[in-house]
Amino acid sequence: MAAGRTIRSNASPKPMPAASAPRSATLRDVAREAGVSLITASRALGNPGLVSDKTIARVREAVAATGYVPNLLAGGLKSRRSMTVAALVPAISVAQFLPTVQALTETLDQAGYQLILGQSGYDHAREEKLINTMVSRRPDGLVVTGLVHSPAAREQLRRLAIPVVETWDLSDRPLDMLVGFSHIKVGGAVAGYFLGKGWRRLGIATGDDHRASMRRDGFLATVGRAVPTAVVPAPSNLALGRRALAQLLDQDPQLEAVFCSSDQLAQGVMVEARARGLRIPQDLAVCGFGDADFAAHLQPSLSTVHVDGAAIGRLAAQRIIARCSGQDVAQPVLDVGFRIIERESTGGGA
Amino acid sequence: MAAGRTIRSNASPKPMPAASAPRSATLRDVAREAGVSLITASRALGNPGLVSDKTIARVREAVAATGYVPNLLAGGLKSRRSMTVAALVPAISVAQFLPTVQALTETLDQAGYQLILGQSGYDHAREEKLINTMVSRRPDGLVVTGLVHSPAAREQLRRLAIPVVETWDLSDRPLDMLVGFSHIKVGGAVAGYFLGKGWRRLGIATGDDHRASMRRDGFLATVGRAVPTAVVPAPSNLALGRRALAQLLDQDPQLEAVFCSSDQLAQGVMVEARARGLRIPQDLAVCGFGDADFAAHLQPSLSTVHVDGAAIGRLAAQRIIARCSGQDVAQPVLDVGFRIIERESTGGGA
DNA sequence: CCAAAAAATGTTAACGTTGTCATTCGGATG
DNA sequence: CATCCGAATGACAACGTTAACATTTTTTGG
Repeated sequence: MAAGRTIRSNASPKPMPAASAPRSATLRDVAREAGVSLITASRALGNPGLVSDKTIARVREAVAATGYVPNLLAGGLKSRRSMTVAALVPAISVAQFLPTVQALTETLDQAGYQLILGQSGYDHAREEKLINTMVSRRPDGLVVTGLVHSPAAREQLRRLAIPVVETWDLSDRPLDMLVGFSHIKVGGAVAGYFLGKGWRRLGIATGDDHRASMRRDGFLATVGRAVPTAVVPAPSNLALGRRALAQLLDQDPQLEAVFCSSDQLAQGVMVEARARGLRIPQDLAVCGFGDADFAAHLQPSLSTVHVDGAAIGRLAAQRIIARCSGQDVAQPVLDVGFRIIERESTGGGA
Repeated sequence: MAAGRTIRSNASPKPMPAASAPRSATLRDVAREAGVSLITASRALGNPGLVSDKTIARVREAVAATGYVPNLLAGGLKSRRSMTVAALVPAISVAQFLPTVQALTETLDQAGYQLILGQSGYDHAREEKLINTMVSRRPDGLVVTGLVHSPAAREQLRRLAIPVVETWDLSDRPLDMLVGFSHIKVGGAVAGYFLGKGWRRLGIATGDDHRASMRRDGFLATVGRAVPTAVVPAPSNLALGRRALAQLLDQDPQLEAVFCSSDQLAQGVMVEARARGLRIPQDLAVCGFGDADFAAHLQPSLSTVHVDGAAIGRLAAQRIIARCSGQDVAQPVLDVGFRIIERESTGGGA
């Protein structure tokens, strides 16, 4: 019969690539080339222990001859293992999380997993939607920055029963596994450090994200009273730091010490201080958060709170990998802690 | 009706996920729940134009009731569109490429694509292997940082016939599409700028990667003779910049101006210069590359070469998306150019 | 040298979705 | 009222791979 095929007229000068596309080689082609069955070819590549060396060699040759590239979509569909791990970060451009992402990528890569990165922004609604998008690619595990707050997302993840690691925060009731530290304790420790130095006129410059707010809360709890505060929209940066100090000095011109929610913010505070003729640390002490690589090299060098972001990534990846291999994770919740690095900006040595 | 809902007993404190795992809902479950055929459910979600509004509503309800999450592995396998784009960057932690990655992610996300990021390092062999790994996930497009040099990889990508965009470089013979600029011209422009300022005792601090070397070559070609050079391993950073200036001053203590292959390196050079009592720009002028966000805020502010990394990412993504939608790309090769930003470190105004 | 065990290979049936073609249905047309 | 048409829906067969079970071949031990 005359097929009702819609024939798209080929008037355009550029011939459509689809027409000539010689369907790329499949495992069936490899098997035929090697003179073995489909499944033997599959095993030769994915489970060589079950196949004789001679056959493996023949299959390898056939792979080279045909230019075969495995199709992980098909493999993942059948085996229910996509060899993929999803990670959610607020934003890729936030330098603070880069070591974590880097370590995640590397550790997972060594185990044959591919990291799939998603930007959740600092918005919970978006996070929920993003988790859905990610899950539809059937990752074997999920790493989130911060805690999963949305009850719907928590429930969905629990039902899916894939390993989840929450990071960069601490909780009594983690969703599954957790690698992080207490932001409240960070705030408290810095406040204690400032007070120990004899400073009483304190200030805070902070991004408006959840974790920075926790650090502020911890700070205030230890100080025991309200202090001048400048809140800037996350993600914070140098320019916002300059403006933040201006705001703080409006509130207290005699300010002695400022705790900033990022090193970028702290650098901005220092730049603004210098522009106003304030000496650091004599007139104003500054402490950042994150220990960015430039912090030690600023002049004066910047005191800050060091968190081992790479360790967080590495440990999170290891936990996912362990779970995927069917192992039990001995310590599902891990506090990696933090430490205050005293440098010149708070009167420390060089 | 008595729905066959699996009710998970909550008796055991730690319910083992594997045993009880009630296979997550598939489209078949949704179809049954909605009282329509499998394929109608599929269309209701993926091609609503073909389905009546009433049916769409019923399917939507069924999705909510069953907690259905589509399986993009299965969908991608059959439809040959994974809704995925792979991007290769030397390293995620290189700040220079962050705006590009950010823009790629966002532009692709808006079109429903997910970016899959791979770290190629600065090693060609690794790049070739990585391309293979990436391709096995059947991305609908590929964005690479720099040019694809390996002939094997070029051949493979050509055979696969997926849209490829090479970025951050320029070539007469691109693999497919390209969005970038000429590093040789950058080097030449900075050299011309230095010479125009009357400086004759020039130096170069550069990472040992391919693109930085091109900038050096362009610089030398314009200068017309060899100049003191410090080569540091990529990726460069502040600490390496300090060491680089030390090396350069060993070669020429009278050095007047230095071109650095990154702003991080330039910051290191400035820090080291100050530590040695050299004034910038009176004793030593410094120009970086990349226009990192801190460059304008350093004191003195850092002159640098600005490249619109976000535009590169956005344009690359648009090209991939266009090709995936079957459109022709009018301008497959695009030079986004660059510009020198004169600031205080080369004697410019604030 | 034979039975039993182990190693190697093969057959079949999914995995969950979408492309292709076929069918049904309601309404507009003459 | 028969006819045709488009809109809506459905049946079936793939996509490329691996799990589960089956069979053949080789090795081992008595």
